[in-house]
Amino acid sequence: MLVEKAKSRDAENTKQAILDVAEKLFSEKGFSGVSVRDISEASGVSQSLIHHHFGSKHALYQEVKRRAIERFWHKWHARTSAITHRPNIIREGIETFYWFVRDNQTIMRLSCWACLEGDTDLWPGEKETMDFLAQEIAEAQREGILRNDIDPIMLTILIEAASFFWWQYRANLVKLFEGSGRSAGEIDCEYLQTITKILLCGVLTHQKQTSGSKEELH
Amino acid sequence: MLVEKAKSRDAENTKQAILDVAEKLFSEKGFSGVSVRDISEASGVSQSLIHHHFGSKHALYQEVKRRAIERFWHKWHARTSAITHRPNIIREGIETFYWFVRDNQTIMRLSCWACLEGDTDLWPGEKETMDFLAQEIAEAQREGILRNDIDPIMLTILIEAASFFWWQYRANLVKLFEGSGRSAGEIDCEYLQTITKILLCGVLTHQKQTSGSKEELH
DNA sequence: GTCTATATCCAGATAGAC
DNA sequence: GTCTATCTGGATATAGAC
Repeated sequence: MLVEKAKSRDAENTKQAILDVAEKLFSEKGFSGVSVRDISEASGVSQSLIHHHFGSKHALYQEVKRRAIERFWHKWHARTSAITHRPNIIREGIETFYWFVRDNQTIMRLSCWACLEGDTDLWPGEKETMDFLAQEIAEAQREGILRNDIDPIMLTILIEAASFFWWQYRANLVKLFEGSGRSAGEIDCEYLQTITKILLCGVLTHQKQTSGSKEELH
Repeated sequence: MLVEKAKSRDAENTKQAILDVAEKLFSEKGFSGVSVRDISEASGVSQSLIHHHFGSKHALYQEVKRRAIERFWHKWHARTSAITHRPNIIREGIETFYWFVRDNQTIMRLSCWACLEGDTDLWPGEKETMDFLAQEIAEAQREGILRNDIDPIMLTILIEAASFFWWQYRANLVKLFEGSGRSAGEIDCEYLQTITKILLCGVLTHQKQTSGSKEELH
């Protein structure tokens, strides 16, 4: 049998190399900010080979996003499996989500670009990611640990919002604490503690709350 | 004296027309997604005149952002002046911010693109916008209405996060409620009610909280 | 102050050799 | 499967007439 020249005539390898580089660049500069030439030069693969494998720049972009979401979902699933259960599900959910977002900036940025670009139809793993927390919350409500006049999905969104927003605008936000002598890392932790405290207990003083209350506030 | 040909030889008018069109397009597609030719065609002003007035595409972009932030700050200042004061500052602050973000999508998108593009040095009015709410919160803490173990700026960031995130990802988020028979507008209102409830009172049942408590949670 | 014409470069995509 | 060479259009920016 013939031995392959072993140069790099490995289509799958080449495709993955292209995808890795494309993911990095698209995440940094968005779709319009990156040219196929950029990807070609950064990956050492010729332009035409990129077109050969993916058809067009747009199709490559879609594949980058698809793959990233898939990886995200797998990582999230693995991480959340380790969460111990009630009664601390909320605290752990917030912490897990918060650090997970920090550790997955690439896909967070991809998702943000995609949102601005009007891409709303994708995210096969997005719903599942949300549902995992939402189901745990619903269970905690049934057990009476959490007030049951709150939609679990709404609460999940708020947790996601608190984490996403911080890491998205972190460079700007830490500037608001200039002069306080705290490092950015310390502020990260303090923000997490604060949102946990507020989500769990609220901000009002003298708050007396009954389980499953249905009274309107004020 | 000579009468101007009145054609459109009004530099200031022309510049504003260019800025208006550029703001709309940059907000929709981001810096790299818009060409000077696009702006030229949409505004009816020749490409070279755009360069004449602003020097470069990048300088035009900067001016668009500068002007938008300035307008945002003036509008926010006008709107918040109407806020009645304690004890409902948090509730009103959240509602004001929430609807304000909805009504200013253009600048929200500009700010989001700018963030992704790594633009962190601008935003002359941003700090002031935050500080307004933070100062009211601090005052409410002094009056004993709000627990005083929370940094006012942190709370302001969380309020901002809850609003920004919703309007930023709204098209995706409403899909999570498909099948519930609620319209998008109803979900908008319900989300606002939910975050208000949570921020004010927290999510735990059986919560007994003392004013200015310094106990650690769990 | 505003235009037309154009220079120069780079984009995405394809042809065809190996 | 991968490359070099190239097509065609569009990008930013400038020159110079009016």
